[in-house]
Amino acid sequence: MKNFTKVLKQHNLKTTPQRLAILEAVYKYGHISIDTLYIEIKKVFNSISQATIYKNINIMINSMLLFEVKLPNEKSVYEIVQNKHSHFLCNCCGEVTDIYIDTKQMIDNISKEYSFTINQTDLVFSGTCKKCKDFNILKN
Amino acid sequence: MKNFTKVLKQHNLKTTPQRLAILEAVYKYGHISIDTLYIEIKKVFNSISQATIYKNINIMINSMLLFEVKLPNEKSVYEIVQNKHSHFLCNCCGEVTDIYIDTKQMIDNISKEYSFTINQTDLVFSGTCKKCKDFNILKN
DNA sequence: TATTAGAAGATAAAGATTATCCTTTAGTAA
DNA sequence: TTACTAAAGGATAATCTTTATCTTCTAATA
Repeated sequence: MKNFTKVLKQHNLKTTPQRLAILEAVYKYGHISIDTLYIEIKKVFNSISQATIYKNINIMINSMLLFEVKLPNEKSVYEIVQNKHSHFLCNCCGEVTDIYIDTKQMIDNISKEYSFTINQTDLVFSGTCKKCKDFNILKN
Repeated sequence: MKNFTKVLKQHNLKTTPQRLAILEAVYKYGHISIDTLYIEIKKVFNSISQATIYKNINIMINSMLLFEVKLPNEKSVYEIVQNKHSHFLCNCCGEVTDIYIDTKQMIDNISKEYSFTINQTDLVFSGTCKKCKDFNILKN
C-alpha cells in the first residue's frame, strides 16, 4: 500500500479521509470508472457525495496525480499517474491491462515526417485477453 | 464529393436529406464534434432536431460508417470510416490530423508477449502542429 | 487551541444523451 | 403513379452525467 498522504502533500492537496479512500480504491483496482469508484467508496464512506468524487477526480487530474484513460465503446477509467505506458482493453471481460512498449521510434518518425512536436501518446489496443480466449475454447 | 447515397444504401440505411447533410459535413470537416455538426447542419436544415443528430451518429457508428475518435481533454470527434490510421491532436489550434503509420510490428510483439488477440488500435498523439509552432516563433 | 482556507455534503442547476410519441417520408410493389 | 408500410424526423420529456452553489465541517498552521 502506497503512502497516499505523502503523495497528496507532494501535490499540494489537503489530505482528507475521502481522498485517501479514493486513491486507495484507484490503486486497488488499477483502473476504475467513476461509477465503480462511487460504489466502492460508499462502502467505506456511506455519506460521501457523488460531487465529492467528481470534484476530487478533476482536482487530481489537474494536479497530474490521476490520469483518465479513454476507452473505445466504454466509459473512461482512471489510474494513478506513473511511468508512461499504453493499455489493452479486453472486449470480453472488460479488463484493462497496462502495456509497456517503446514508442520512441514511432514518435520520432512522425515528428519528423509531419513536423509536429509530440508530447503525449494515448494508445489503446482492444481485443480478447488470454483468459477469455482460453475460456472460449473450453466453452466450444 | 463522395456519393453518400450509395454509401448509405451499402450500409442498409435509408437515404434521407438529413443523413446526406450529416455525412457531407463530416466529410468536409474530416473530424467533427457533435456540437459543431449540429450547428453546421442547422445552416442547411434549420428545423433539424438535436435528437436526429444523435440518433444518426449512433446508427452510423453501429453500421461502421462513422467512427468516434476519443481525444484527451477534448470532446469526441467523428469521422467517416476509411483505412485504418492514427490521429494527431494539436493542443494549440485543436485540429485533428490523420496519421498513417505501420502498427503491425507493434501489434505482433504485444500479441505474442501478452497472449492477447488484438483487433483494434486507437492511437492519438498530442502536441503542437507545424503551423502553431511557426506562429509561436513569430509572436516571440 | 483558535483561526481559516479549503473540503465535504446536500442539492440545485446545467449539460449531454436517450426515449417517447406523433407526423412525415423513403422505398417498394402493385 | 399511387398506395402502403417501415422507418426516420421533429418536438419534447425523461434520464443520465457533470458542475455549481451554499452551508457546515475539518485539516493544516500558527
